[in-house]
Amino acid sequence: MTVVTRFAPSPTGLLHVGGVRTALYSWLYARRSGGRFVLRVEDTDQERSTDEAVRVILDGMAWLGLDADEGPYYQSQRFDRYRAVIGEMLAAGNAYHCYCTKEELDAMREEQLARKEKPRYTGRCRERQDPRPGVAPVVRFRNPLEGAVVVEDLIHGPVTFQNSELDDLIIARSDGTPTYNFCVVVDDRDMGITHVIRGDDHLNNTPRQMNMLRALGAMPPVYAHVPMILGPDGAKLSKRHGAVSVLQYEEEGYLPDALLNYLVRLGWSHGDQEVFTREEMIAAFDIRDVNRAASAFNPEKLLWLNQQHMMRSPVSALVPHLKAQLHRLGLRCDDRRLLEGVILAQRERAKTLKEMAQNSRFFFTESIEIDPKAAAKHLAGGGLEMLARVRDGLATLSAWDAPAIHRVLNDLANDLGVGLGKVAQPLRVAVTGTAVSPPIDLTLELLGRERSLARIEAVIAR
RNA sequence: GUCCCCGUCGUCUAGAGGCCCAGGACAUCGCCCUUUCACGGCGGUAACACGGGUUCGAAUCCCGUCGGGGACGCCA
Repeated sequence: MTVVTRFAPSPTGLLHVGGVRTALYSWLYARRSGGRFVLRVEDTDQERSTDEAVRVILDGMAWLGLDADEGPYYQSQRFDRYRAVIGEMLAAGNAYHCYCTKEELDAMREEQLARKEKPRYTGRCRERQDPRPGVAPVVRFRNPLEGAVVVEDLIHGPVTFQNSELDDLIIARSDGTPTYNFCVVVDDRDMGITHVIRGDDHLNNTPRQMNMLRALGAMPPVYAHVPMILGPDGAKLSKRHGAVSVLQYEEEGYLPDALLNYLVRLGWSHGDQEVFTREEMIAAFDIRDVNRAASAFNPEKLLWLNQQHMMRSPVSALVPHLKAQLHRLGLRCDDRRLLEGVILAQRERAKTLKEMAQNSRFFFTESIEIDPKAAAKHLAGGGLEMLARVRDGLATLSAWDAPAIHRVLNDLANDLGVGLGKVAQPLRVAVTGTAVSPPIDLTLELLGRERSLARIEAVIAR
């Protein structure tokens, strides 16, 4: 049997890391088993669904590279199908019209709550034969009264629900539109979904969905309910933490593979391995190994992983990312050799591509500013004199490359009987404007002879 | 309130009765490397929620307590 998984977000909010992780797990499971991955947009609530949210989801999935084999399907375009199935269920007696008004339902709920009972529909229209004039009815599913439903969850193991705990849920509103739990059931069956991997919060919906599937004569799929993701403080994920659109991670300079790597390890592990390529994830992932407990989002580890991925990535793959980040800073560069050189020099000193771009400004602009603190520390008290000697030495160089530059600086330090730092720091401040940069010989090489010497002169002359 | 889920270092996790006075990773602290900053290397601090069982032996099995979360909608 071919495995078919799906990711079924509702476009009512942002695509955040929690959603991304369930999408990732579904995607991995399909890829791992050579199955298909379906994308389905659950937009039955016309009130709250927006085109903007749909776009964010699609863009986010594209950025992450979680490609779907089918879809996106839109539930809003399948209303005819839902209506037809509701008709079938009504005809078969698996569903019935309910004429209770919202007011009556609310009153019922309050009474039950007051009696400290679980609020649920009493089923009073279950056997009703005649319509109630003036009330547009909803359609309810006739849930079995007795027995139990056992969800054989891949992550949680068997979970038992008594049918007596379940009530007759509404599958069609009084305006005729179908509701979530019902659409999921019809779609999962129509689309041949074999494995439903979704958030923990849906575990309670599962027995109802299984009952409906069975009423429809279908075999329920296999379920796997993954735990939710908490904020860094252990509280529910909110705007304050990572409940932002995944696209924001792109802006912040994260690599999609790093985010995916972080998320796959949240609630899952494979020996002591921390860094995974996409291929390694696919090869090692098994939904059965996913943890049952919720886990907290840790931005610091994400940062670390991002750097690990930057350091392991082919340099050429990073070029477009760096260019994009430079563009955000109002800088542009099309010199591929320079860009690659900067990446090579900077990636072990930056956690994100954004940080890399910020730290590399001086490579891409002529208007460098000298940091006053760095100047005070390295250009005062003999710093300028040292700089003049450095300039004299460098000016004689015919071949402008790191080894040659290093030789000049090294010889100077030896002649003067000082550490290399004494020579390098004033120079570093002069050409980069700060006290921190990649190795000075490399920095000078990348900057080029003209620019390096000009910056040194400018500092001496100021 | 009722039902369901969950509970190992600050965080992510390993652990499926003896290999565990609990291993790895991030963070943190110290040392080393070093022209700055990093990267890297070495080492340290740090956890089985609690209480009862079962067993020769429990982080691992059972029961309870406490704590956290979810569901209970003509939302998804």
